[in-house]
Amino acid sequence: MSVTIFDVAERAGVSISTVSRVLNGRDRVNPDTARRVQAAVDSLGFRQNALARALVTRRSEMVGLIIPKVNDPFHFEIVRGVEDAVSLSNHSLLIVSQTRNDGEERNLVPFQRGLVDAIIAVAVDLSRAEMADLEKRNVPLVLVQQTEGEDIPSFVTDNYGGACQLTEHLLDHGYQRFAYISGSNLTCDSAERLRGLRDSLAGRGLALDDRYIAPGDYLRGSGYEAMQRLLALDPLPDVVFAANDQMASDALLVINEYGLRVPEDIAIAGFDDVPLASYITPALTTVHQPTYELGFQAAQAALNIVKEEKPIEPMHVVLPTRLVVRRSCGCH
Amino acid sequence: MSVTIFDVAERAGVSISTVSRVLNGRDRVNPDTARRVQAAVDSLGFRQNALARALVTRRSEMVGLIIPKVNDPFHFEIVRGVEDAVSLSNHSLLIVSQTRNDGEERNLVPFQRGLVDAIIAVAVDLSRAEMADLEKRNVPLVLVQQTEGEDIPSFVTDNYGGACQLTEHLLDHGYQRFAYISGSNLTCDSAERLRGLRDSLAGRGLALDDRYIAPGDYLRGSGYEAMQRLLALDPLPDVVFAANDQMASDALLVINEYGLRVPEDIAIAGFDDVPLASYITPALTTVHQPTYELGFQAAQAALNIVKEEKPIEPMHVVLPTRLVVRRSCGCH
DNA sequence: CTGAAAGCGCTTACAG
DNA sequence: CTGAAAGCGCTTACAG
Repeated sequence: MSVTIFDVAERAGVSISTVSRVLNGRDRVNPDTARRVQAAVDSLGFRQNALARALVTRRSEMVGLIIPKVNDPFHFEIVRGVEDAVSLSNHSLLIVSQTRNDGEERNLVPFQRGLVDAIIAVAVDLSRAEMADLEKRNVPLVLVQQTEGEDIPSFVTDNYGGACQLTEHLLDHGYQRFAYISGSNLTCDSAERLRGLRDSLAGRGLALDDRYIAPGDYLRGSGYEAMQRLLALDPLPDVVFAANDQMASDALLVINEYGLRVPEDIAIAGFDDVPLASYITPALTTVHQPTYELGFQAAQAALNIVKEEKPIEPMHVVLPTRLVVRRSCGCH
Repeated sequence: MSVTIFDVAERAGVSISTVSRVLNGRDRVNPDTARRVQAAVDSLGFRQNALARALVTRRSEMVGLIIPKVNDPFHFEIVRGVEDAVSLSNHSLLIVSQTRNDGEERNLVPFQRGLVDAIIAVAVDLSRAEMADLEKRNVPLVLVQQTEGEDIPSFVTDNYGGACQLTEHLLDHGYQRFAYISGSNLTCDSAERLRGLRDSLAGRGLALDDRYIAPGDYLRGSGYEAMQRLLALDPLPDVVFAANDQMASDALLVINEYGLRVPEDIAIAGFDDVPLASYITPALTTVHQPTYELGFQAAQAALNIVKEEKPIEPMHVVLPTRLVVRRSCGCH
C-alpha cells in the first residue's frame, strides 16, 4: 500500500491534523514540529493523495479543455497557452478532444463529475443545454474563439477586423473579383472573416458574388476541392481569400497544377499565420493571430473565476490581429 | 450543493448501496428497483462524483501524458492517437507538457499523487529516479519514442531502419558528401537516425566527416543556423539529411537565400513526413512515421497493464517507417 | 436482491 | 500550537 498521512503522523509522533497543517502551510505550526513532520515526509517519500484532498476541499486543481479534434498548429498554440497558464498556478490540464459534428454528450462526462474546477472550450460549439448543465454543476466556463450570449466569458481574436485589414490591402493591389474559401460553418470565426471581407468590399462599392464563395472546413485538403471549384468559374477570380492558411496552401497547389501562377494570375491570402505560411512558395500573406496569448489569457481568466468565485472583468476580450504581408498577395 | 447518491437513494426509497449497484451495473439488482433508481437519477440530474469514486476504487480512470513542450504536428499526432485510445476506453487524459532541459521535478507531481492510473511519456527523457519513483507508486509507465532498459515498455518507430532506407536512396542518386543536421541530443531518435546514416554510408565504403554534422534541436529555426554552418564548409555537401522535416525546411530556405538550388546544387531530405513536407518547394523527400499509431498503441498498452495488472507482451514495439520520395532528393 | 457499516485519504472547524 | 472527530461522496464486503 502507499504511504498515507497516518504513516507520517505516526513517524513524526503527531496527529494527522498537524501533518495536514504543515503540508498545506496555512495554519501556524511550531517550527520544531514542522521540521519533524517534514523529516517524516521525506524519509517515507510521502505524497498527498490528490483525490482525497480534492474530495474535501472541493477543488481538484484540474482545468478541463475541450478542443476540436484537429491537428493544426493554430489550435496547438492555444493549447500551449492554456497549458502554461494552468501549470503556472500549479493546476493540471484535463483534455477532451471533441470531434466536430458528432454531438455526442459522452465526452463531457468527466467534466460533469466534479473532476475539474473550470472548463475552457475552444471553438467547439457546445450546445446551450451542455453549457447550462455545466453551469448547474457550478463549474465556470470560458469560451475561446467563440461567443454565446453575454453571460459566458469569451476570448476571441478580432476576426472581423483582421479580415477588413487584409481585404483593404488586397483592394489596394487593385483586385476586384474576390473569391472566398470558407471554414467550417460550425464555428463563428469563418463567418466573421467573411463579414469583414464583405464590408470592406462594400466600402469600395464592390460586392462578393455568392458563386465565388467555396465551402471548406479548415482541414487539410479541403482547400483543394474548394479551389478546383473556383477554377471552374468564368471569369476567374483575381484573388482568393481562404479562411485559414492551410486551405490557402491547398489552393496554391491547385492553382499551380492548373498551370497558373501565384500571385501573377491569381493572388492568394490566408488567415492565422501558422508556420506553414512562411515556408510555402510564394510565402503567404495572411493575418497573424495571437493564439498563444488567447489560450493563456482564457486560462488565467478561468482560474481567476475559480479563485475569486465571481465573474471576471471584462467578460469579453477581443485580441487584435496583425496583417502579415508576404508575397502571395502580389507584394515585393 | 450538488446532488449526491444519498439524494438519489432517498428519492428512490432505497439505500445508497443499491443506488451504487445500479450505477455501476455490476451486482444483480431487481429490475423494478433499478428502474426506480434510474428515474431518480434522471429527475435529479445526478452524476457520480468521480473523485469519491476514484478514492475508493483506487482507479481514477485518468491517464497521464508527458510530452515535450514543442508545437509540431509530429507530437500532436501522437497526442491524437493517445487521446483516441484513452477516450475509447472511457478514460480521461491528463497532460503535462514538459520543457526540455529544465529538469524540474514539479511537473510530475500530479502523477505522483494518485491522480492517474498510468503514464505515457513521449520522448521526454525522464530521469531514472523519476521512473523509479513512479514505479514505487505503482503507476505503470509506457515510453514512446524512447527506451530505457528492458523492464520499461516502449513504443518507438524504426528510426534506424528509416534512416538506412533514406540513406540508401540518396546513395543511389550518387551523392557522396553527406551532411547531417541533428535533433536534440536529449532524445534517442536523432542518435538512431545518425547511426542509420553512418552504417549505410559505411556499407558503401563512405564515412561521415564530423565537421558535416551540425547541431540542431528539432525546433523551428534551428535548421537555419545549422545550415548556415554547413554552407561555410569547403567543399559543400552534396546532400543534407536533417533529423526532422522542420529543420529540413529551414535548411531549404537558407540554401535558397544563398542563391543555390535544391536539389540541383544541394539535395535535402528530412524525417517525419509532417504536412509541411508536401507543401514546400521542392516537396521534401522524407521518412514517414506512423505517429498516430504509435500513440494509439502505447495508450492501449498502458491501459492494458492497468486492466490486467501485469506487464504486456511484447514489452518493446518497433513500428516500421516508410520512405517517401518527393523532389528534394533529386527525383522526378 | 438489499441494507448497515466500514473505509478510501484527506481537511477543517471546534476545543483546549 | 495541537488533537479528536466529523465529513467529503462514493464502493464493497458482510449479513440477511
